[in-house]
Amino acid sequence: MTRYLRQRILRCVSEIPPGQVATFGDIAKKVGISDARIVAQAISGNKDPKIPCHRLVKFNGSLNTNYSKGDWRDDKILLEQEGVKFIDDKTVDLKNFRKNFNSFP
DNA sequence: AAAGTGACGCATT
DNA sequence: TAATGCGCCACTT
Repeated sequence: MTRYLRQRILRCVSEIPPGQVATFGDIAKKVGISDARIVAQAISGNKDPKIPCHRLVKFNGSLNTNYSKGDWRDDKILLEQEGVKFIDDKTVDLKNFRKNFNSFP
């Protein structure tokens, strides 16, 4: 299950449509786990460019220091290009751009 | 097998 | 409003 779990997480992340964001916790719940850190670990060190890790933000919408790219600025630029609005320099407008994750299947 | 670790979440101080 | 502390679960060594 372990590797599948990671694959599942990565898949969920890749399913986040452009212009929307999701929190680690959302993804976690979506795949049926209760710990956001698992999600963080799953995407950490991932070298698949198809995974839009920049659409993952913290629970409050703040960007994190992106360990893959450098820092949150890169993510901010990407997100802004996709249409996501920021309410703060490093905080996305979760209220309006958070993806609706229905309960996991 | 056990201990250490983390790109978090959340309540409380 | 910002900062601190604890919990949580699977992964890595």
